[in-house]
Amino acid sequence: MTSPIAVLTSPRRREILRLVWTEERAAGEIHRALADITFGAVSQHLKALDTGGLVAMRREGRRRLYRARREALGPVASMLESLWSDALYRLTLRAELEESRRGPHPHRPRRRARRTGGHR
Amino acid sequence: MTSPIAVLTSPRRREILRLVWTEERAAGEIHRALADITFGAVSQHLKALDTGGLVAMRREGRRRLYRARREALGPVASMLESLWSDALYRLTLRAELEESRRGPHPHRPRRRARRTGGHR
DNA sequence: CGAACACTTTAGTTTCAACTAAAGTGTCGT
DNA sequence: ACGACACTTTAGTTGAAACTAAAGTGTTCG
Repeated sequence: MTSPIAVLTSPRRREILRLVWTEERAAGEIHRALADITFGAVSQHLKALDTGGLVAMRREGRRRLYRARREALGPVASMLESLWSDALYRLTLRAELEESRRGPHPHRPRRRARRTGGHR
Repeated sequence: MTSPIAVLTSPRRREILRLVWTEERAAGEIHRALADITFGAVSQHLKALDTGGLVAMRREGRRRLYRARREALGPVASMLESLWSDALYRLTLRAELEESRRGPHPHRPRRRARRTGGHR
């Protein structure tokens, strides 16, 4: 996944992008805002967004602050803004997220077996 | 997959939408234009686009003619147009499609075992 | 130093979208 | 009525993305 549009394929990543659209936020803040996902998963999404050039990162002490690189998004930026400012779209986004939360979209296991193998 | 943006998630569907953007085309024409995909798969994509309200369909004899419902796309339409008119994006799209063609993205089996079960 | 914190990376699991092959549906021409 | 055509639907497979848990990295501060 390397092109901007491919990165925006995921509703979760669009939600994260939205969180850092106007304000810079730390990874932990983003995690708290999403609530039903592990820190690791958030970090992975942030990495994807960063690699795709959609966000910029800045270290500040032990925190890492992210912000959307709106300049770099061109027409995609205005599309996202239009969508976010549209009440209908807010419903849509909500629906998408509920799908990925409740209805097991990507991975939502009840229980997990203890890891078998060693690690790295 | 029910919202416009979710439907456009797939590069293949964006390619199809592009084919019917200015001209109405029959499912078969679209299939011929894509070449490395089965008719069934094309039909499935067309259904998704139709369900999402991105294309309109019209029967004409035994053919089914599809066209993009540009009016209904709002800001998404202008994004797509900008992207398609951008040479850089054309490379991007090509790359995405090659990924999904060669590098086995979604399903590209060398051989297939004969179906086991009955049908419907 | 070392513990707490903030975050990333790794290894492994699960689900689902995109696909194929084949059967099904409807229309036209003879 | 029937065969050819144009397309859709169904049933099943698979690769990869999204996830989790746990280990790893780096920074601050007592």
